[in-house]
Amino acid sequence: MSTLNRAPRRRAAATQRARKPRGAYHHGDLRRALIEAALALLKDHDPRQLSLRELARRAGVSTAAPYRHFSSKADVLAAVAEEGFRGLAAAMRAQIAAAPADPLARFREAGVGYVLFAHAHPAHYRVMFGPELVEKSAHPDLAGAALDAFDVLIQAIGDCVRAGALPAGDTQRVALAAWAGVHGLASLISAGQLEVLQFHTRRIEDLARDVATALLGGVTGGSDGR
Amino acid sequence: MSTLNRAPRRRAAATQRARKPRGAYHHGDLRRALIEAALALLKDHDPRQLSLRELARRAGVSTAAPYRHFSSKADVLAAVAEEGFRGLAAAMRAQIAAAPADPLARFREAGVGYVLFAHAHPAHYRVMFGPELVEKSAHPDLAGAALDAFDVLIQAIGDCVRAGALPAGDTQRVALAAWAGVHGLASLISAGQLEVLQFHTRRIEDLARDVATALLGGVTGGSDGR
DNA sequence: CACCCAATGTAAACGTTGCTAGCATTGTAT
DNA sequence: ATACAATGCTAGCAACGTTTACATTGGGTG
Repeated sequence: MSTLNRAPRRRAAATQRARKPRGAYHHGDLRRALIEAALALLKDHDPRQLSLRELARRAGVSTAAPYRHFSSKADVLAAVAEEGFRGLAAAMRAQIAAAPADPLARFREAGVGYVLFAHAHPAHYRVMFGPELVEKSAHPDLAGAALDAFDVLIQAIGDCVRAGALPAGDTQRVALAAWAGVHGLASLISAGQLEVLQFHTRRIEDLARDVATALLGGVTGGSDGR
Repeated sequence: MSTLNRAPRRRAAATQRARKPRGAYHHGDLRRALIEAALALLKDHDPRQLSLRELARRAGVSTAAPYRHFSSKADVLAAVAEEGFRGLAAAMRAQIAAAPADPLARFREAGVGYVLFAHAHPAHYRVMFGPELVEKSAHPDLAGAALDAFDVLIQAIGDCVRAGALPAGDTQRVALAAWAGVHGLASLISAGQLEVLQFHTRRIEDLARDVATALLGGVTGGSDGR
C-alpha cells in the first residue's frame, strides 16, 4: 500500500508576473528578459520544467512572443548555454587569480574552478551539456563561447609549457585529458551520481582538487602538486 | 488519486510469474517489449523523441497500457538506464579480457571500454546520465546497476594494488579520478562537444587511451603505458 | 506633421505529450 | 464454473512547442 509518488497534478500555474514596464505594448528588450527568466528559473529548477511558455509568462508576454526573438526553444537554450560558458570561463579565471604564481598550481585551480561552477549551477550546467543542444554547430555563438572557455585551459597549459613544467608539443592531448577530467567530475556531480557512489561526504572542492591533482601527477604514485 | 494501479512489484531475478505467451488482448510481456522498443529507438534517435506513447505504439498497445508496468516515464527510463549500466559494465569487462595481464594495462583498458561503449551508444548513454534521472535514489535497481559498473573499476584498481602497482589506501580517490576521466571524455563525445573543440579527426579509441594513459601516468611527464 | 511599414506584440489553433479515470477482457485459482 | 486480480482499452485533461493570421507600435520618409 505504498502509494508511490504519483506525479502531482500538473502544477497549477498562476505564476504570472505581469512584468510590464509602463504598460507598454512593446516590451523593450524581450530577448534579454527571456534569458534572464530562464537563468532565474534554472537557479532552483530542473531544466525539464523550463518551458518557453513559462518564460513568456514570467516576462509578461503572450506565448507566441518569444518566437519574435528566437526561432525555437533550442535557440533559447543555446543563448542560455552561451551565458553559461561565459560564466564557466569566468569561474576558472577567478580561481586562477586566487592561486599562487606556480603555473602548474594555476592549471590545477582552473580545473577546481570548473568543477565549482558546475556544482554551484547544476541546472545551468545541464543545459550547457544536455541533450537538447547536441548539435552545437547550429549555434555558432554557443560554439564560440565554449571555445573561449576551453581556451582558459589552453592558456594555463601554455603557461606551464613556457615555464618548463609541461612538455611541449602535447598541448592538445593534455588539454583534452584535463577537460575530460574536470568535466567528468562536474558531470557526475550535476547528475547526482556522486551520491550513488557514496562520495557525498567529501567537500566538492576537495574532490575537485583530488581529481585535478591526480591528473597532474598521475594516479600511479605521482607526488606532484598539493 | 485512488492509485490502486501500481506497477506490480518487481521480483528479483529468481522468480517470475510464468510469462504468458501470445494472446491478442494480453501482450505477454509488455514490460520487456517496451524496454526493447526504447532500446531500438535509442539506436538512432535522440532521447528527446523517446515518448511513452511512441513506445506503446511500437509495442502495439494503447497509450495507457504502459502504466500497468511503469509508474511514470522516468520509471521506464530508469529501466532503460539500468540496462545501459549493465552493458557498460560488460563493455569494460570485455575490453579487460582482451588486454594483457598487466593490471595497470587492464585498468586502463577498462577505461577505454567505458568510452567505447558511450561512443557506440550515445543516446543510451545520455539517458543513463541525462537530466530525467537525476534522483537515482528513487530507482534502487538503477542505483544498483550503476554501482555494479563502478565496481568493475574498483576491482581493476584492487588488482593493481595487490600487484603493488598502485599505492594502497587510495582506492576510492583513484576510482573517482578514473571514473571522472573516462566519464568526462565519454560525456564530451556523446554531447558532440569534441567537434566544437576540433578533435574529431582522431579515432575515439586513441583519444580514450590517451586520456586513460594521462590519468595513469600523469600529465606532467609520466611516460607510462603505450 | 502625416503616413507607411517593419518590428514586435496578441489570440487562436494544431498536434503531441505525460498522465488519470473508468470500463472491458483475460487467465488462473478456487 | 466462477470470482478475482492482472492487464488491456477508450476518452479525456492540462501543458507544451510551434504556426498562422491579425493588432499595435514607433521610427524614418514624404
